[in-house]
Amino acid sequence: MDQNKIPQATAKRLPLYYRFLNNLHHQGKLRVSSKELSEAVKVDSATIRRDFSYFGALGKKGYGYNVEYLLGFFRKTLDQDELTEVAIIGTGNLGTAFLHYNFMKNNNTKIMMAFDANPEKVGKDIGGVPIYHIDELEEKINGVQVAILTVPASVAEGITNRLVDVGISGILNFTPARITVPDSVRVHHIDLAVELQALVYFLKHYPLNTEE
Amino acid sequence: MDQNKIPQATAKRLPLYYRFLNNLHHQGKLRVSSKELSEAVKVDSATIRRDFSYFGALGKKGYGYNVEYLLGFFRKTLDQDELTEVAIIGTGNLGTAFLHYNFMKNNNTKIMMAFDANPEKVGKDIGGVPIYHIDELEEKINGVQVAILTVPASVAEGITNRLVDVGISGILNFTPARITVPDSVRVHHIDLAVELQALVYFLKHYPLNTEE
DNA sequence: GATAAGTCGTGATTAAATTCACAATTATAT
DNA sequence: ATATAATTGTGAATTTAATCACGACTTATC
Repeated sequence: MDQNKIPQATAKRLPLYYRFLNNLHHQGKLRVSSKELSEAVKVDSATIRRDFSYFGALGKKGYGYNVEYLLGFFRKTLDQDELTEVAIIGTGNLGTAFLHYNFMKNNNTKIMMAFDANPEKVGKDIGGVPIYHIDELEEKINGVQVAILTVPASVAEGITNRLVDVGISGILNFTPARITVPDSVRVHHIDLAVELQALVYFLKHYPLNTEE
Repeated sequence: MDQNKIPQATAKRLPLYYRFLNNLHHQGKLRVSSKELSEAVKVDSATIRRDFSYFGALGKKGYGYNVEYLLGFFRKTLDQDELTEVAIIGTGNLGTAFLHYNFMKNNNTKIMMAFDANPEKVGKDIGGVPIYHIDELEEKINGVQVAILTVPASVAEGITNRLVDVGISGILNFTPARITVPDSVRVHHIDLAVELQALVYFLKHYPLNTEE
């Protein structure tokens, strides 16, 4: 709650580290070096050491990092034990993909409910998550802190306003609309079309080594 | 093909600018200032001016930017007229979401085909895109430059190797696996679980203004 | 033990991106 | 015409992130 000194770039990599440490732990590995981890997560080893160092001296010189210790440390740091409740708004293919994704494996987040405007979907549940009608948003969403917005762009702004009014803390916005929220709400945009176009642009303008 | 001087951060924002300029054009707007655009795309206005300036002096002082001119310029710059062929690997919910997304509206990319291991899906088509069996990958994928990888993590590495062998240029990887490719292939990772966890981490550790 | 090999943590450096701030120019109003 | 307001383009400053490079320490080997 106080670690405001951790760079944002580092914070974004933490969940990635956490997942790979989990993998290593399941594989029975006891120790890992920044070099090994670097190859697995595709992040420079000096960057990994720097990232870890913001949390203190977690490793041992000449040895590396103890997987179990590091994992336990990150579990605490990423608040793995404190649950964040999530709602999916819009159960099209993208929303449904989230519902099937088993987030609880590595995460401190739980998808509690989903909303949709289609009466045929309402009342059913997907992967154990109940689907309510979007009209019931205000009534049902109590306690949810994060919304994953997977609705058509045309209704994104209206639903965002309702989420804000109901006191949501964060929104993961998958719609192409750039939604407007008060400063008290954090929004991360993931724009699939932009990601694809950006990749294409890089391919055309930033040639890579062609010898293998 | 030669504009290697454009910062990567700028390149990533270009598709976003392009889409919003398109919106403005459809709304009949003739001019736009960096300030207006800033509010729409949520990027600082000085950053927008700086981004545009890499392409020369596109605006007029005291006036702003001519929407039609700017749009035409970006169309050329983003190679809107030169088509990049795309394949979807894995037609689960996420892959299907892409198939339904009408990329052709703003884009220079076309989804030509999809692959899946499930015989029930093979032979059908979704949104006009044919679905082939994954065993036919090598035979069918000719001419495709970009693959969108939406398969289970367990098969990600194997399929990646086949894509590399077949000469793919870019991969948009939605699996949690950090795939390994030769330097000649560009990979962008979009890791949905990491995005969600990072948002949660920011909410807990980087408090926002709570007064509205 | 003594020596060699491995690895961290970090000061210093470099690179990349953002933001400030203002002269120059254009548009608009009177 | 003239004055006022708007807005760009960019040099300079700042901020943020990545990388280099090495001393200090640990482990493994003989």
